[in-house]
Amino acid sequence: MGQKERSPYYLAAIKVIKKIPKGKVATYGQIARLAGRPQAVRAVAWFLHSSSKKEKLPWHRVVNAKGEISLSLDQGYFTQKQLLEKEGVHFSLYDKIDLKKYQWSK
DNA sequence: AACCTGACTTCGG
DNA sequence: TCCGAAGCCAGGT
Repeated sequence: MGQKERSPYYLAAIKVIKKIPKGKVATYGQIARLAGRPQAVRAVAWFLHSSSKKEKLPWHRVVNAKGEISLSLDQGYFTQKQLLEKEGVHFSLYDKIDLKKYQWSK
């Protein structure tokens, strides 16, 4: 019984993130919308940051609205880029992802 | 209990 | 088209 209670929104967001298929990416706004709270993008970012490890989330498949990696260079930037390239996601110059091509459409 | 921060998005100038 | 500011949510201090 040591389980900590989590909000329905947390659970919904996690569930959505886990559904992102390999080789595709989703934006924070997209996840927030699918989870039922379109304006809670910052919460989604927090969930991802705090629980990606224990929930075993495909965190690297989440990028910002511009199709860029949101991490700074001294954080997981390269790790995320490598993971995505390994799944076949192509980065253009300036490390941008073509969302029209790679964004997950439900 | 109040204030701050964060792996963001959107709108206005 | 680019940049600054506001808005929103949850957890940490």
